[in-house]
Amino acid sequence: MKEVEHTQQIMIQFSKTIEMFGLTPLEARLYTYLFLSDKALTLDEMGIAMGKSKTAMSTNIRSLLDLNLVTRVWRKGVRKDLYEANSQLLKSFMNFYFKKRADQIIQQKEALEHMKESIEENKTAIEADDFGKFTSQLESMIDFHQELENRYKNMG
Amino acid sequence: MKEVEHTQQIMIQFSKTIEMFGLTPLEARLYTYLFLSDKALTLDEMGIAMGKSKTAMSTNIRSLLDLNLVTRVWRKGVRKDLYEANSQLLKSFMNFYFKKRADQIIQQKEALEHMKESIEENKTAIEADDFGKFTSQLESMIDFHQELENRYKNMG
DNA sequence: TATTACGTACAGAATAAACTGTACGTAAAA
DNA sequence: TTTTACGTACAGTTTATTCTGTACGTAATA
Repeated sequence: MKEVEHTQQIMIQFSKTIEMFGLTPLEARLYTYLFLSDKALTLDEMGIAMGKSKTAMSTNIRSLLDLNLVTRVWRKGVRKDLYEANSQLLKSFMNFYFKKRADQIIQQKEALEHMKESIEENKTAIEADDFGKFTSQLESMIDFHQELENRYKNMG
Repeated sequence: MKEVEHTQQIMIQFSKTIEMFGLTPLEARLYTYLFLSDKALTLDEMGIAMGKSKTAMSTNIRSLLDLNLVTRVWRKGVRKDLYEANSQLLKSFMNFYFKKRADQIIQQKEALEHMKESIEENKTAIEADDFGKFTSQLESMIDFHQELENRYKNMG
């Protein structure tokens, strides 16, 4: 197996992993390519490597920047923008993925808890039995969120 | 707030959570609706509730069945297929999501480890320095997979 | 200051995903 | 056996996403 083939295989495999975290295929390939590269790259270089337009590079790099997976780099005498992948993989993905998920879970748990309270306030106005099963399902949902929250918090 | 509005709110919130696990919006709404319902439902009933065609229900229910989130139920004298949501939320999602992810991570870790070995075998044939940075990135990737694997295993 | 080169906004084209309605095989009911 | 009702395969349509090329504002160079 030649070096190029190795690189291609690594690109494919690692991109697959990264897609698991909600990146689009191109974002994933791009990030992987930057991560493997030992130097910061320009939009044009990436475009050639990915076989995509410069515009596509621009928008995809912006996504990666927003997720803090990529950093813009300055180098003396170079006019073009240069980008490199953040090297601390675990830390980066913790921040953009797991923390974000934990937050979202908490937020939704709170929304459901709020619903539960609101329902209990109005309880007297309605046949109690109609709500038996219903509120029990709501409680299951809240429990579920709580357990997810615990688990995501443990990931950090 | 009326009961119907409560139900709608819960549907919306819980569906959002479930979409986080890679279900499409319709799959998520459908699952939530089944979970809230106290009885098993037919394709027609779901179609009306979701405002979608029966065909759409059929394909989406099949997805949920494949993920073991939903069970087909038999009831005496009822000709139509009946479906209900599996009630143990955490268990269901562990099985279809976290376990599956852990497996995928392991698989990709192994692919990368295999690459690393293959590269080391051919090492002598190539300038050693060219590979310095490159293999170090590969090692980071493998470490990353290992840490993810540990974390996902801890979730169970 | 004038010119060149850069990144990106934007409109439209290509591609992919979701959804519908018809049509058909199959099993229950008559 | 004949008829009816069910779920789904499939083709085509609608909707959403991704991608490209042009055009423009802006900043570096001369």
